[in-house]
Amino acid sequence: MPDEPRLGAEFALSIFKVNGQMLAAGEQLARPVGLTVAWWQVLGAVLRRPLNAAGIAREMGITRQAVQRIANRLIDDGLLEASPNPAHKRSPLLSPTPDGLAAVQQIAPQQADFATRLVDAFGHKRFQQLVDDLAAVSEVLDDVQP
Amino acid sequence: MPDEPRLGAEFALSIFKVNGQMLAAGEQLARPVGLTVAWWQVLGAVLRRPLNAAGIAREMGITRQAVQRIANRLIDDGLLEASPNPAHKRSPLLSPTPDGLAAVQQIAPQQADFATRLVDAFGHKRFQQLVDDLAAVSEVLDDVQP
DNA sequence: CGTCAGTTGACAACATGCTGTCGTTGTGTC
DNA sequence: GACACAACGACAGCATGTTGTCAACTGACG
Repeated sequence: MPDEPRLGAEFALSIFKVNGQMLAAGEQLARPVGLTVAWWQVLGAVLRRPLNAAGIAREMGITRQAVQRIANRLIDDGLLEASPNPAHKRSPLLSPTPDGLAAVQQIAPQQADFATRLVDAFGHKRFQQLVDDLAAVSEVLDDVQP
Repeated sequence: MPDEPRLGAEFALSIFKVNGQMLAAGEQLARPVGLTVAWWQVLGAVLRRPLNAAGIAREMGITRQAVQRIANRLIDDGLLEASPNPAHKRSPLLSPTPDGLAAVQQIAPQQADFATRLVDAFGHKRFQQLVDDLAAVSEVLDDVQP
């Protein structure tokens, strides 16, 4: 018996559930340093090199407007810094301030601890396989969209 | 080398991405019949038997207020029907109207088609394994929360 | 029968995402 | 160099989720 529809629905519900659990875990990690998950992600995107808002959005896979609002908020709160962008007069390059950097770095040990406990509890090899399969299904989804 | 933190972050990003893709796919399926993904999920929760708003929320794993607002909207739109709840004077039992039922049933063929294409493209056995692993990681997450 | 804790829906405030529209700024082409 | 088009940020409106507070209802316990 095929039963692909049931399997597909089960997959969707599993993804929604795990997504919620990972978001909740992220909140727990980010809250102590005064960040939300979204703020953390935006700050994390500019750790290696400055980006403008649209660039952060591309990296995060969400719209630039969503990033824009968070970035403006982070600048107001002194966690993100805007420096002139030689390539675009109205689109400043964003980078963390010392405060922003400190916040992200404060999370790292807890994140590492959580990840280690999760991966070890699940089994390192099996977890790696799961991550690979998720990446693969994501690619398939790009082609199979209804 | 362990590198669990990197693997954990990769997992989180994969989950977020696939979650977004599945939501987008759901939108595509639900839009033609005038539903959103959230409406579809609420209607789907009361297909088998009537529930009050708090019961739907428990089943969906979100807060009852979120369900409440959607349910009120669905009642206004004539897709959901409130019948007196013998067990609670102010908490009516909700069930789909004929219109609501029709909308959900109209989605089913497209959903089945999409699921079949997704599962077949990924490999039935491998997909089943992925769904099982997601359920397992979800259980692990319940214990490992930071 | 009265009290009290838990459940439920209503309402409000907020965070995060989306879309659409606008004016400004870069860029490639003729 | 001029012009059409793409990219970018600002702004507005909407959907969905959260939390917190409140009043009404239920049920159990004394």
